[in-house]
Amino acid sequence: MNDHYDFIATEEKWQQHWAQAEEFVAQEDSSANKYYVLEMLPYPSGALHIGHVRNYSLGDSIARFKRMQGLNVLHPIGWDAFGLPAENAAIQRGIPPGQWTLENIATMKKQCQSMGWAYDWTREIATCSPEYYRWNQWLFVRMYQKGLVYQREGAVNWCDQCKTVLANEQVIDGCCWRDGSEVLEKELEQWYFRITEYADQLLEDLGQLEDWPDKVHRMQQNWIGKSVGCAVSFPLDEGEVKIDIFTTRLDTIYGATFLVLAPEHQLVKGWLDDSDEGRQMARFVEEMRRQGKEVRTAEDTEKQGIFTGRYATNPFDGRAIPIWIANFVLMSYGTGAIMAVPAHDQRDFEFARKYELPIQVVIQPEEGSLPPELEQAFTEHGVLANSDTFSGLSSREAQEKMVNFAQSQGFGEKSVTYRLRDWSVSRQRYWGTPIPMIHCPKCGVVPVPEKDLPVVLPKVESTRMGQSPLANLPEFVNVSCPECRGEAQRETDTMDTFVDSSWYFYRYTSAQYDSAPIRDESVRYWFPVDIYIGGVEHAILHLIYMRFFTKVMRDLGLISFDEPVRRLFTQGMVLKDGSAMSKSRGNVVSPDEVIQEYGADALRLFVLFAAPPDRDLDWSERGLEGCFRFLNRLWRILRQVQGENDPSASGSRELSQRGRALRRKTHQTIRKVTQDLERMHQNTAIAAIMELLNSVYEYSGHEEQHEVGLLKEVLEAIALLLSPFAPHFCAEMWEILGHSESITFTAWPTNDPEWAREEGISIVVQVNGKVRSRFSASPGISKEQMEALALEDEKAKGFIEGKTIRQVIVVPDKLVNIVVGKD
RNA sequence: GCCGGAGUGGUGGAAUUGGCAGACACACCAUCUUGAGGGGGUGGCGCUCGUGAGAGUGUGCGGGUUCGAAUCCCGCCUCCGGCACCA
Repeated sequence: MNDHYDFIATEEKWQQHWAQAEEFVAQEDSSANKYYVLEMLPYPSGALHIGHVRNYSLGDSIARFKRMQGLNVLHPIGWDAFGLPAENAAIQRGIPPGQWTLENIATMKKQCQSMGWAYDWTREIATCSPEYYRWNQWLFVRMYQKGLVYQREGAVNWCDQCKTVLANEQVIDGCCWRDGSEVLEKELEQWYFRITEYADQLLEDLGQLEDWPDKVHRMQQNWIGKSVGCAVSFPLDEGEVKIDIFTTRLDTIYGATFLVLAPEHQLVKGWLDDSDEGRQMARFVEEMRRQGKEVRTAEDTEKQGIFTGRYATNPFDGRAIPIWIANFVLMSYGTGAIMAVPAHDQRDFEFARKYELPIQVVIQPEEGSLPPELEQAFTEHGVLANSDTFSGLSSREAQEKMVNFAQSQGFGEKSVTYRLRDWSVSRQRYWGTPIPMIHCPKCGVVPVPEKDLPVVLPKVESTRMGQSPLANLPEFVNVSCPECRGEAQRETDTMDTFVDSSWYFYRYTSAQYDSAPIRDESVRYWFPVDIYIGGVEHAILHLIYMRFFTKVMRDLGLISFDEPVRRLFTQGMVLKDGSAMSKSRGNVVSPDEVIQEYGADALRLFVLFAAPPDRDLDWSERGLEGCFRFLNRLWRILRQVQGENDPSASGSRELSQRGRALRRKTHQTIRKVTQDLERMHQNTAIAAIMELLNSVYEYSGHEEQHEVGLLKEVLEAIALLLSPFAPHFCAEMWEILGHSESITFTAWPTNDPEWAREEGISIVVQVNGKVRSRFSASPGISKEQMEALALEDEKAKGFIEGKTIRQVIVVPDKLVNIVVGKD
């Protein structure tokens, strides 16, 4: 008899078995209910880290669980294979990015297999393959034709480390999301996706996402940043020109004592002439530009401005007010121009004080009135004053009436502004999807015809930093215009890799389909994704892009629903010694080494057991050992039971007292593990199985004559319940217990409510809310009986004696609380 | 500034609905097994007082609601996250 569990041989054995039997290959089957488990696809950086292990072990536990429950499970994986690290590695090591990427994929695929994750490898995708990115290009062209893609010159986020442009979502606290270096502002011509067109839908449809964490809802709401107000035009004194502003406080417009433009405002450019004022303004604008976005937008940055020498008219009262330029007005929000109401806006107030501009109170609080000399702006709603016919109205009423008035007079209307900006998608880098556009001197921008897709990324000798290598390949760049056949040039920018990951989960449903990005029936069958698991760091990157793409694909007629993911689960990070694992900190744990020493099952158990999945997890070698010991403990009892013969092997015999208790515990555990898996509490599910094993040991330690039939029954339940977490071990265990069919498709155990119910329950006796005693009773005991038994209880009596019983609270099957007076 | 989350033993964490606080595990202690190491078995383990039975106390702090609060309400403290000169 083999006393030691040989995890190395066992894990290899079952991994081979699973691969050969193709147990995880999913087939569409209209007679079966489907379940689509998705995890965020990894970037092939070189090796799996423990964060991946946690993410994919979580998903795997659900995939295996659902499969055993009889659902037709789709559990795919792929590689987010384009991106900058491949280029950097290529430069450092002198190997092509493609080679580096494919080698990494091979390594990491092996690691995935050695973890025993139940993936359908027939659907594997790599976004860097032409068969995949061809459809990026196809979608890009379709979006262009629908007016959802456009090219514009303007201020962009530039990362000088990465030598490329970044989308707003990729700038975190003014720094690059990838390398943390400071992001600069540059003027460049760029391709954009019109995500702002979908701002309202992206906000509205959050309502459909009931099973997404509130946190992600709020993050997306904040990011979209909808704000409702009005647009008002202020005519300039000179000429026909008007300045459009956006305000959420139209009720304060009689207090507007000046206008402020952003230094980058279009009008300002025309004013920077050779006059003294013009030159002064030019100097100021230049200075503000040099200040940089980070400094400019910091709240404590000193407000700086300059008078333009020009005036505009407040359309409500006809008064002329001066126009200023100042650093605190941003071109990237609203119209890049504001009406300044110093009495009722703190920023305007500070600015007015500094430059001695008038402060005009037009809102008084509901009760009392503001002092004549304000110390700070009064920013609350209130009652209007000094506002012509609107005086005396509440802010709310006034806003309604004033916008109607503005509308009737034609100088204003209701308006909505979003913080969300269009998604900048072109990148000045090599290792990405070529943008399928051609620049023709005659025809302008012409998309590559569908029949010519994919535009294959050509091989290059080197991808030296600071250059767009595609621009140096004449054979790539020079093409004939698809429309006029004249000489033309290809676009040399590539797409943001977030485009690749915005729709990959659709591709899994028909990964080899080659006449469209997706096959209709397959998407119909598998969608929506039932659960999507990944890190919360993607809450406003990938998770907003993916929702946007779904809506675009719907509007292109490819799919017919609004949201792709029913339930989102965001798992916590894996920390070591209190901080995130990173190469620079040198606290990285390698899954390979752990697998070598403890096996994949112990590792899987540990990452699922040590913390609730949605919280951060602290890596602990000791904790890992504990999980390893648990498996060995289970192995020993399994071997022991195998070696025993039941002297009275027959199911008809009555179980002993302890035997009944063990079977009861088993049914309770089945119930608990099932519930805990549904609610993503893998940690307590595993704890419950550990408890059950403890009960088995307790039973076998006490009972001289083991009911071997019962023990086998319990061990079978453990094998099934534990198999989503430790699949190799359980597959082996299942075989040892005499089953020839695979545990993968064995039905998930169900609990018998009769058995799951407690036989004798313990009733707590409280006196004044404090636990004083307990007695046992059978479930369903009447309230009267409970009360009587509690009052008879010897220990309780000691606390009641000599006191008046005021009240007795009885909670059926649980407790009796006797409330007594002081004496 | 706005919005949100968290705070429970020496440690990670349990406690689906207001009803036995500390499940499960780690660490530690005792003890058995072993030549030793390792491994394993059994028992103990919030804090204070007590030889003991037991008593008191206890879920960041201060109040409140309730027969009963880790859980609900109000006010604070600390840490973490999102947005932020956003008009």
